[in-house]
Amino acid sequence: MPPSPSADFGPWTPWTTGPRFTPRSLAETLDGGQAFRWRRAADFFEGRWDDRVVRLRLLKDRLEYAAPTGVDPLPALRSYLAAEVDFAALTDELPWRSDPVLRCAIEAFPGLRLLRQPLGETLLGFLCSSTKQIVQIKAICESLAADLGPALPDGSRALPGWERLAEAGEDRLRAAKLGYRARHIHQTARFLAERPGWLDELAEAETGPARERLLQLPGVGRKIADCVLLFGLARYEAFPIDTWVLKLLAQAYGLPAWSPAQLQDFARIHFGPRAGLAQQYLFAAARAGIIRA
DNA sequence: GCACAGGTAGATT
DNA sequence: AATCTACCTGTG
Repeated sequence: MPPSPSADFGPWTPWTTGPRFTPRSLAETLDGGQAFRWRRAADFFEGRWDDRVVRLRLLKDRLEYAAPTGVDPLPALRSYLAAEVDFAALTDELPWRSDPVLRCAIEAFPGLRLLRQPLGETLLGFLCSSTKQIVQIKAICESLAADLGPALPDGSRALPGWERLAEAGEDRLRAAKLGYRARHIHQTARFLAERPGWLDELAEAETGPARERLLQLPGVGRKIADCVLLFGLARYEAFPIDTWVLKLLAQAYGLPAWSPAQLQDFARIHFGPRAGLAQQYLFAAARAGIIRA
């Protein structure tokens, strides 16, 4: 966890037109595994992305935000929370009427959203994620920021950019608790450092080609590619299949022994063009033990 | 001590 | 194309 340095934060500001959450769906959205740099304080969440430090809390089911003095975080916050996207409407387009498992998951997390995070940070976070628990991934991100990241207004540090990661040797990355992931990140950092604009071009590509390009990166397979597409590029058709979703599809949906490729087809056909949103509800419900997986 | 964790890549069958 | 296996390390 980041030490919460002595920062002067501005006053809490109500965001009256902001997204609606329940305590549970806010926690799940910010700290449920889409992003890895939120921490829970007594009665608020504190998160970091790009050069931002933002606090969020729920007061009578309305969102309030605060930021270091003199900073207006609202434009960045709107983008990060994809505030213009009507997730309730997208959720209603999912096949919950005919799918009791999905319906149960949706009812458990009303207000759940898909974040729109900076692309590079999303890639970095999920390159750290393989066979790690969320708390561990968060610890790795903190370690990377502490060792290599630029300072933020409150005295904490941002995640390092790819140029900085490319400069740092693989051994230095291993020191950040990365284990074998250090090699992947080192190689990906060098790949990206040699190709300025590569990530920007990726953002312009259609989802299929964008996925193919992500798969070129060392350490990026189908699951991580889909996480980057879903949480970094708002490609809601992307359906990451991790161990939770794999078990859930096998058990709750009665699809044991289906291959990942077959399950991808099932998800696309059954859940449709917003399959990634369904995945997030199901992932949340499975982890919470609401759906047996 | 040992299995397991939001996987991927390379080898083997 | 489906099935192993190594890869690091913290956690229970």
